Amino acid sequence: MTYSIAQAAERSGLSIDTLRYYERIGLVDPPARDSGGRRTYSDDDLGWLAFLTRLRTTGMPIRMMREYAQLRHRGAATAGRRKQMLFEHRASVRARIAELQSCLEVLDYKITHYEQIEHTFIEGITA
Amino acid sequence: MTYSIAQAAERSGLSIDTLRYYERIGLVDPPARDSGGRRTYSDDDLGWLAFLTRLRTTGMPIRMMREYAQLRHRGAATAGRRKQMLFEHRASVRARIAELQSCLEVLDYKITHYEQIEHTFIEGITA
DNA sequence: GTAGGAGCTGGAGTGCACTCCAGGTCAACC
DNA sequence: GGTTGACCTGGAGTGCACTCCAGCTCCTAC
Repeated sequence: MTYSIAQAAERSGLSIDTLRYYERIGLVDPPARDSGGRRTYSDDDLGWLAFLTRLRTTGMPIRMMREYAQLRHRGAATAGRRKQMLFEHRASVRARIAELQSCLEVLDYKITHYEQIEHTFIEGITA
Repeated sequence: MTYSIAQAAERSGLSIDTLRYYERIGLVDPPARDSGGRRTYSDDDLGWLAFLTRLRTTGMPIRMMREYAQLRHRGAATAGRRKQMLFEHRASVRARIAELQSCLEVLDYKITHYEQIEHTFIEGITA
């Protein structure tokens, strides 16, 4: 099964421009081309794009994704290095989640605080 | 208690340049000045900065923080609007956490996958 | 055979959030 | 009274990750 760039964009959630941009900067291998010179993405290509978007969602910078892509390109010998990268990245994602959760507590507190103000305000009116 | 810009930077975790930048764009009110024209931050100023950095950490864009700052400036009458903003923002932070957690699962899976490759590799060598 | 639509290229432009700089002031210490 | 160091201003520059554009080529459908 192959996909046009528009289909690849739709399935990956990236824009057509972003797909070409990722190719330019070496994040994805140049896909095959049809007889007219148009890109045809394979299922493998889409799988890689799906993984990339996960890394992106978790805040991995492009230069690190590129490093990962280059290691991947060099084959099984680099599996250890890649695993190490994911391992470290996972730790940073966990830290990020913890950070967000701690901020959530502050938000909860603030929102509660506003509710108290509202109650006071209403009491002030009805009193 | 008042603080120089360097002290405010240290306590807020923002850079001196960022403090001045935030002031320029209306995120923070211009602090008091000493006799020499230097900024002197109050505890209240630092409290607001601490809250701002929470909002920033949770990914609130500056234009939204500015909107919040402007509402805050207009006093108690805008408390409802502000609470609503925080409420919506909290929802987006929760969604973001959920998104990260779902990506974590993918990372876990990938890392496990690499561990399997390593085991296979070792077996391949020792076999 | 031509009009329309998808895709192509190289390169320029955008938005965000800072970050840096030159050239100056001011207070304090030696 | 001169040097040092912190701070001041307005404005320019940076890095990231796209996003847009002009001008072109193909294929398809009428």
